[in-house]
Amino acid sequence: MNQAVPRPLGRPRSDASREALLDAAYWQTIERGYAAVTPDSIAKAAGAGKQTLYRWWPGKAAIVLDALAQKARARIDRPMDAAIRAGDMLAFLRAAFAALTTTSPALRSLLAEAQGDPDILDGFRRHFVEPRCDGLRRVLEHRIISPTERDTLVEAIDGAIWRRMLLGGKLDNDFATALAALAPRDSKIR
Amino acid sequence: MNQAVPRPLGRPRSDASREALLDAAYWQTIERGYAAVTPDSIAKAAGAGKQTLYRWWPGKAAIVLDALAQKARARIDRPMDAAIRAGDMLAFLRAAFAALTTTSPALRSLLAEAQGDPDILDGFRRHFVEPRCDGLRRVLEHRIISPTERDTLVEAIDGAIWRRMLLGGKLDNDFATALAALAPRDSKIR
DNA sequence: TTCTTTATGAGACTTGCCGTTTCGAAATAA
DNA sequence: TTATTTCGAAACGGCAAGTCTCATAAAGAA
Repeated sequence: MNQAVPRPLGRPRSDASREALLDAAYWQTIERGYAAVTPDSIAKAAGAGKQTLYRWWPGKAAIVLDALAQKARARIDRPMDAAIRAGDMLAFLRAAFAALTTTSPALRSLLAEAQGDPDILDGFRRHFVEPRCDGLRRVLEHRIISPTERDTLVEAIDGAIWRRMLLGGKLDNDFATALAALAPRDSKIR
Repeated sequence: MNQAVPRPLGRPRSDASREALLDAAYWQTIERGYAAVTPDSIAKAAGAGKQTLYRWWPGKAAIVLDALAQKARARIDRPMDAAIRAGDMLAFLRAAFAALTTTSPALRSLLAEAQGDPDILDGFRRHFVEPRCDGLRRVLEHRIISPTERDTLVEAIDGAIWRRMLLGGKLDNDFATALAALAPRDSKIR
């Protein structure tokens, strides 16, 4: 086992460039918005060549998706974990909204872009949709509710959040409270 | 009163061309998808000049929005009205899903486009979001539920629908049933 | 009729971005 | 050293959005 992978011939690919590109993609997207970011501007800011960008990613949407996903993963989100363990829907939603304040505009544009590209849409679901849905499901874990009902409720709450992001509306405490009220009370109370 | 509006000088603008452009925009969007439609292709198909298109609408997104909205309004949707009067959520959702089967892909792309243009987003809300939400609200009118709770429920159900359209998932009878189950039962039953 | 005004259809033109290709230099293994 | 591959930089090609030009058509005014 553990067969040594023969290092391919020639100059090795630069991981430093890859990370510089990711970083530039992230900050430009956050600060100037997805539309204003171009592969050219990313490469320029990263001190890299455009060809290097296209060697690592198939296109602009892919690198921005990767950049946002990486930063989203780096975010610890302790409050969210705590809320999940406590089964506290309101706390979970508040933490989720807080995490969205910086990235929400970028996510909007990215989802828009994903509408025309199944691969991007897939990555988008994995990184920005499924995690929160998992969290919602786990928050609802100990409530009196059938699995299918719970899935529907998750889709409805998550859908309401995306709806406000895309169509307008604040992700504030009032909204969190209203959504939390959709879930059935805890088993002990009922 | 009824002061005669003085007709402006020169050749009058052609309403026939305007409608031909709207029609071409609609059919091309439905048949080939938003991305494949260009102002050029619309004008060509309408037998009109591109200049005429830009005289009536500020851009591609605007004319496609107008075209879809016009056809959506033309659709009578009797089943939806009947469901509203009966307060039958399941029937309403089924009718809504049926109405979406042809336009849903176009709406996806258009919403994507609207993310970068407040005017388009506004029109989108008025024509494609508010109507269904009004319907949902009226379906829930006679149920035991506070106005704010009802608004939240409407947002959740509508959000779940948009979520499936944008992120994937079928708008089928099972989904309609699941969503209908989110609403509280009729007052008589409770 | 004749003149003036404005819109029309057709198409050339400009701009801007995405992605590809080309180039010499650099980095690595043979 | 030599062969191979990536590197950064930049030129290039393609495509679509939106603007501009031009001869012509349709209306009112003279």
